[in-house]
Amino acid sequence: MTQKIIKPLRKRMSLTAELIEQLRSQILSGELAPGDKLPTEQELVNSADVSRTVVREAVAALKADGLVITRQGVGAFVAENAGQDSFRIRPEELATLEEIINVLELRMAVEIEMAGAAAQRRTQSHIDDMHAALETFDNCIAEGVDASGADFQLHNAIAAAADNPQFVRFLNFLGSHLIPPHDLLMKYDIGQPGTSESDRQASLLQEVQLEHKAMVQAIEAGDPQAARKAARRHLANSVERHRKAFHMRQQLATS
Amino acid sequence: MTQKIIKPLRKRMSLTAELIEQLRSQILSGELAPGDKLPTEQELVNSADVSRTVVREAVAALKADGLVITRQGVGAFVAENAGQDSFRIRPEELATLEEIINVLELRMAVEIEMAGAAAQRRTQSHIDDMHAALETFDNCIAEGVDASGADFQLHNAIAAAADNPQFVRFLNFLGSHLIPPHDLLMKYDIGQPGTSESDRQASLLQEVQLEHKAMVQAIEAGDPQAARKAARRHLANSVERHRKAFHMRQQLATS
DNA sequence: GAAATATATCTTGTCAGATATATGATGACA
DNA sequence: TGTCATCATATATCTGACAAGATATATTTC
Repeated sequence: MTQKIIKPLRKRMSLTAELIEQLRSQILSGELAPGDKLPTEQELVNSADVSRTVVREAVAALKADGLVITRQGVGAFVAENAGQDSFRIRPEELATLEEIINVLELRMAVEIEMAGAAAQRRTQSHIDDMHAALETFDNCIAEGVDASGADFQLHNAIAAAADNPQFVRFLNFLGSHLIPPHDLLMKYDIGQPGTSESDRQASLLQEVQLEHKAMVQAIEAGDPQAARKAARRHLANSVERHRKAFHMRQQLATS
Repeated sequence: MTQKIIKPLRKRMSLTAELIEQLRSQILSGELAPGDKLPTEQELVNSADVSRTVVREAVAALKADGLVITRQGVGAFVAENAGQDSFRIRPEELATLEEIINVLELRMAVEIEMAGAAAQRRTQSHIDDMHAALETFDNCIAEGVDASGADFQLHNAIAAAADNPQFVRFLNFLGSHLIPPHDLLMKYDIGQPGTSESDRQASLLQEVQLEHKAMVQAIEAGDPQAARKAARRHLANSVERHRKAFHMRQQLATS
């Protein structure tokens, strides 16, 4: 079962990608400050020992990223607000647990405030949706099937009640970069009914569901402060689950 | 004073930029769905009537944007999570007050949580920085000069204490898209000493400073809950100032 | 006939050389 | 001194070619 782990095998990036990476890091590190002139295409061709095509594609990519601007006949320059044009998280920036938790804190901040806003703006229709999601979650626990769908459903109902599309957009963005801890925890536990592992998992879900109900109750009552408090507790536990999942994954990778 | 406004004057974009624009809109509109294969370079060359250089640079830009991926010998494809790779706010999305407030709420969420984190993680050095910023702010009020620099200084000290670079990155990103209300309010009021306007402005700054001191006090005391509460009050007022500034700008624009 | 192998062909990746165009500096000239 | 033509330089674009990966097709081999 100790399957041979293939070595890192950093598959050779394309020349263009390599050049992009070099230039980007020089810009982000401040080695090339905003306003500085990049080497001319010819100089880059010589120093990187690649063709002009590669250089031009790399510069075009950085230009699309908003990191540099070019002026015909003059040269290429580091943009004044380099990198502030868009907020992005690169997968390679999520290598350590600390980095992941930093992003989770960001998500937590927004989710908490979203719960508060939902408490102030929810309509009856939103509340109905939340209750439906809670019920689905309950059923999933009882039947021992994956409940992440119901979790998502509840999340969406709250997001809709908050009535701020920027919240939704940002959380969707973050969500696409974070591995939901459910995926890791549930995959290995569900499907073994009767085992103590499965029982433990069920009770954990029960706990999660209690957190959910506290949130919905506060939102329904129109109490933003209580909603934020409930959301904070729920999310703090979620971070904890992420932490465990990360360690689990590390163990699997090194065993 | 009604300076002649120059007409749009659509400066001719580069061929590459035009091609990027076309492809991007086709992707974002869903005309080219995730997983779809883009036309081959040769087809693009023919249909757009440009050289392969232009096509390759355009594709390289989209690749950098995370909208497409290419596989040598196979083709270029629309990325699965096209557009979810980065979070960006286009200036044209901040036209109405409602849209601005949505973004401000996002910022508020992060700033509040950042204040809470700062209360948990601050060191003496951070506290010293905050006090220095407060003092500078006091001096600015006394001398009647622009205090936005001191405001920024305090903000940075808190951000540093929170010890989460993602907070800083995200707030910097948002900050570059939002016009600080100080700029609008102070510009027109400062510099007219003795007037009632100036007096009112000074008392407003005094109020702001009181909010600042409450935040720093809570952070210094290591009380996250109090820090968040103080930050919330401060930021809620800040949103209010934004609201006023927006109306002021609208008035100026239509007068 | 089926499987393994070789080939053809299509696509992207890279290279080299050339022309076109925008910009800034230089120097002639009034 | 100020204006303008000229020139050098750098990016923008075009063209043609070859390399390398991927896939379909033909060929060989058993």
